Amino acid sequence: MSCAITLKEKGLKLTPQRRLILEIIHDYEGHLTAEEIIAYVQTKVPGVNKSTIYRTLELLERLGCVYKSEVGGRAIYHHAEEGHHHHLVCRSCGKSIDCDEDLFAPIEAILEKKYGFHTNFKHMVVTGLCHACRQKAD
Amino acid sequence: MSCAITLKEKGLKLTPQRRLILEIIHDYEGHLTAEEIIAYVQTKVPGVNKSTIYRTLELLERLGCVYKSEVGGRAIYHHAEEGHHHHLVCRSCGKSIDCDEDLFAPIEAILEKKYGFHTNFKHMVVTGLCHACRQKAD
DNA sequence: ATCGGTGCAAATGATTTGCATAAGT
DNA sequence: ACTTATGCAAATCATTTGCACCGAT
Repeated sequence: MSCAITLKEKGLKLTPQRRLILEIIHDYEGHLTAEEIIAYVQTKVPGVNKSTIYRTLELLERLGCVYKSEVGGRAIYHHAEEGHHHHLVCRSCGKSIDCDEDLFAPIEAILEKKYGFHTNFKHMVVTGLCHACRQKAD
Repeated sequence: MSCAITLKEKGLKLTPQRRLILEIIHDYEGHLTAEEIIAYVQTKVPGVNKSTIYRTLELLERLGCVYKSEVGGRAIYHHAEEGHHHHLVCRSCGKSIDCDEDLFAPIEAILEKKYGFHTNFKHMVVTGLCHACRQKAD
């Protein structure tokens, strides 16, 4: 993991706790809430404290190792690897569909050109209704 | 205001508190945090309680009179009138630029066609850097 | 010896909820 | 009378912070 190197460079330590948190985020294809990460870490190494996890998540975000987004007032985390994508989350069944990372590229360009506003849409979380739930809803 | 009618239809009351809250959101061009709404209401009618305001905001959202979004874990509110737009919020100076309401329409279409996912982007809040702050940042 | 990291408990801060009272129909 | 609204205070709940101790360099 490149994050391990990044940590060393800054004189920071790759402790077992940090490794575990990195692993989870790294391995998980979707996005995770802090709560889910906490729960998972606890099952693996029961002693780990919430504060440590929050602090680690904040650190990893600052280092650019993970992306933090927010849905419904909660923070969610996602690894910052290549091959990115966005998430379409169905507000009815909760299912998450991955979608193309270039989806918002045209919008970024327009915002830049027309409004002089610089942004990049990474790991967006879009809520809506998936096909199946749309049918049911009639 | 059409909201007043909507309230009546449902057997709900247009109390002074509610009128005040509606007025603020209606008159304000940008988006407001709950905190800002509370502060403003308090200056006008000091007795009004936070809970009332939160409850009213929730009600108005449910009725479709206001839109609720979120930025940085905080809820923000915006009236649901015609002539909509999105907000480009600079994370450096905090300035908010309005932008074209059709901006995300192509994306909606793509999501629908390609992923069978139904959504509509209303009153999006996009964070990034405005032109001025971008220059400063070098 | 020093600095970074952790656990613990307490603090924060926005939002919510239960309950008793008040007001509108 | 009946239902909706409000104020108040207490409860929640995710996240943050202060502090003392631990461990690696």
